[in-house]
This record gives sequence, C-alpha cells and structure tokens, in this order.
Amino acid sequence: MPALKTTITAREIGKAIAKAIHEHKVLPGTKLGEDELSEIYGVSRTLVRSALQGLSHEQLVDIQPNRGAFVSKPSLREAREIFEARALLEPRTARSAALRMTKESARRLQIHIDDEHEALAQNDIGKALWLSGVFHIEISKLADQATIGRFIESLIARSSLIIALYRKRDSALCEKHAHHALLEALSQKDGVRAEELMQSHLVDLVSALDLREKVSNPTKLKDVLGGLGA
Amino acid sequence: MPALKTTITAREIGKAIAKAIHEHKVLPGTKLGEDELSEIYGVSRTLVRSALQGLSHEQLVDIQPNRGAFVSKPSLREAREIFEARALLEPRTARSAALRMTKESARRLQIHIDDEHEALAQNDIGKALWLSGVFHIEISKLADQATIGRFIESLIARSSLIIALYRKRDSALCEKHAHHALLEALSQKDGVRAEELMQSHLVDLVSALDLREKVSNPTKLKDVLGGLGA
DNA sequence: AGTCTCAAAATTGTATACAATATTTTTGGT
DNA sequence: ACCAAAAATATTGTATACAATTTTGAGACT
Repeated sequence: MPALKTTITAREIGKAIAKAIHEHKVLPGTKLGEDELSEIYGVSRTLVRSALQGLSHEQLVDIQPNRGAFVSKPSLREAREIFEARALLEPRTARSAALRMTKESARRLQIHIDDEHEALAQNDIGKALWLSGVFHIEISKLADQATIGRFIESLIARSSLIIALYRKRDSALCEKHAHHALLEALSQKDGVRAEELMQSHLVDLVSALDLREKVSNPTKLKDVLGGLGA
Repeated sequence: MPALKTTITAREIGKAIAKAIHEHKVLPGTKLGEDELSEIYGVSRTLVRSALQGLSHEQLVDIQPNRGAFVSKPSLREAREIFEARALLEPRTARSAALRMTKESARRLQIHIDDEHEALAQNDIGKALWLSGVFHIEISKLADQATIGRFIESLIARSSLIIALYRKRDSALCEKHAHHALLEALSQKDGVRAEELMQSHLVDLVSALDLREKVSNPTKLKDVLGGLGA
C-alpha cells in the first residue's frame, strides 16, 4: 500500500475547482468563499487564495475586491470572442495533430470517446461535458505546440461557462459522432479533413448556443411584472 | 493637489516587474527574491508572492519549489513556438485593426512611434524595446478582440525574453520604418496590406534571432577545456 | 408594511509568525 | 590546500492574527 499523499497544493485545489466548474457542478455566478473552500480542502485560506487567483488569471473566476471570488459569467461579447478564437486556433491545430498521430495516440483518443459515450449513457452530463473538453485539449497536445495548446485549453475551460449560460434549450451538446469522425481523420493522418471537421464541429457547437443580443432591456420591472393574475 | 496614492496592489507590482523584464533591466535567469522585492515595494511578502505567481502564470517568471522565482529562460523550442503563435495571431489581428481605425487611434499610434524613435535616439534600448512591444499590443487592442489580444500580449512579453537570450549580435531589433509602414496601412484601412506587413515584420523579427539548435553538447568538459596553453 | 440607520457579524486583505527546505559557512580530517 | 560532513544562515511555504470592508439584522421611525 503506497504512502498516502498528505499535502495538497494550490494548483491541485485550482484544478479541482476548475473541474467542478467545467462539469457544471458549480454554475456561473456562484460565490466561492475562502473559508468554505479552506474547510473543504483542509488547508488555510492562503492556499485557497492562491488557487483562486490562478483561476482568476484564467478568467474562470472573477475576483471582486473586498467581495470575493465568483464563478465567471462571460458576457455575450466574450462568448463570441472565445468561439472566434477557437475557430482560429483549433482547426489548424487539428491539422498539425493529424500529421503527428501515432497508433498510441489514436488509442488514447478512442478511450476518451468511449468514456464520453459511457458518461452520456449514464446521463452524467457534467462528466460528458468535461470529457468532451478534454478530448479537444488532448488533440491540441498532440499538435506539439505547448504555447497554442495552453491558449486552447483556457478557451475550452471558458467555453464550459458559456455553455452553462447560453445553451439553447433542448440542444444536444455534442453530436455523438463528431468526435468519432475527427478521430478517424486524425488516425488517417488526413490533416486537411481533420481541419475541416474541427471547423464544422466548432460551428455546430456555436449553433447550439443562443448568442443573440438580449431582447431590449425591460426598462421597468413593473412593465414585466405588472398585472398579477390574468 | 490630488491625494497621494498610498497603497500598492499585487497587480501593480507585477506590472512593474514585467516592465523591468521587458526592458531588459533584469535578464532571464535573475533571481527574484521575495524579501528583496518586499523591501523595494514596501509591502509584505504576501503581495510580492501574489505578484510573482501572476507573472509565473504568464510564464514570465519560473517558480521553482522551495527555491524561488527566477526570470524565465524560454527554451529554443518555446522561442520558436512563441513566434509561430505570433505569426498566426498578429497578422490577422492587424487586418481587423485596420478596419476599425479612427483618426484618434492613428494619432495615438503615431505618438508611440515617435516615443520609440526618441528612445532609440537617446540610446535607451530597453525603453525602445518596451515601446515596440506596446505598439504591437496597441494594435491588437484596436482589433477589439480582448481574448486574442490577451494572448498576443502574453506572447509579446515573452518575446522580450527571447530577444534577450537569442538575439544575433549586431542585429537591429526593429527596423525603423516597419512600424511606420504598418501605421500607414492601418490608417488607410488597408487590412490586406496591414496583414502582409505584420507578417513580414514578424519574419524580420525572427531573422534577427539565432534560433538554431545549439552545437552538439560538449560531452566532456575536458574535451573543451583540455590543453591549457597553446 | 416599509425603510433608514447603526451596530454586529461575517468576509476579504495584509502582515507577521512559525515550519520546512535550500544554501552557505564552518569545521575537521586527510 | 582540498574535500566532506555538519552546523549556521537564509529563503521559501503555510498558517494564523489582525485590520479593513462588506454584509446582515435589529430596532426606531414614518
């Protein structure tokens, strides 16, 4: 029996929180109190603060001075920007990844897809969402461009916030076969096709969102909440 | 007489250190001791640590566990990746910026160029280097894409480390007229030309660097330092 | 009821104290 | 003089203490 790890780092706390956010276990706007988190992870506020600051830098949480940390709520504008950035970076990265594919990496991606399907089968939407993101991240890692990979990783994390906020009702979140088709193109080292597939996959993702401007601001609440009964 | 600001934030400390790095006032590898910085900025180590962690997240400093923070020394591979990423993001961003140019932004950019020239005239290489980076950042801000803009900002900051480490001897660091030509294209809202100019400008920047693999590692120091005299 | 004010409680921000880990210096031996 | 081991010093890592700020809640008043 291996020695139990007794310490926990700020990075690990950050990862744990990030995963919970990604899985929609905590929704945008949720307050992340320091004492509460200290309690949960059994560390002092020092480490919690460090973790929250890291997440703030990734724009996953929003730290408001003297008020605390909240799970970010990306604006419509940010949402659009993030998917534009993904559209710029990911297809090209998928192409690079295709050129570097190996049997081993194909196998790993296949396992991810299987996990994803399993999660969906169990109706664990949160886990499926997270795995879906990890799939994209794995591809970017295969491209062997750590710098751009980090950008993509941060964009994907923020995308989960956008999905939480702006998903159209009843929209499927990831067509089952999109990732499978992508894997096929990658396995065949068909960079051009992988690039195209990634591009259209991202378009599909956006089309499952409602990123239209909010209807005119109801200037007065009374106008909306006016007459009670009928 | 306005009230003097008496407090200093972690962010401001981070900015100050980042600027010093950008200006080559502190070179890659330099140890950034916490006590030393506390002394300098007149705050406790708490804020200094927060600032250093922020810089670490931008990969401007490298925090080694139990050893401290050092100004990062990007590897050759990282250096190449960073300029590849810039080549991917900046030309396109320059094109977007061109479409949104106004008289006012043209004026601001012109002032930047003037400052840059003045710094060069005064032989203040560090300041010129910093202003040069700011020029690129300003353009990315004009493109009105905050997300990609932040990526570019981080790439430019790291570029200054690369220049410090890998600049060819005797290479000019920024051809005088490159920024001027860029501004001209931008002012004319000539997006295509701005994109081309930015692309070739980046190529020029890379060509002032020596990013070749280091000559074979001298397996034995003795081989190199062998015979003393002649 | 509503809301205004002000005290009490809770929460975040910063500094400091102590623990854990590196680094340097000293010491003793060959 | 050189090297190794060990003590001394310095530095980073984490927790706690205190200050500043915000949030909550009670009571008085209209």
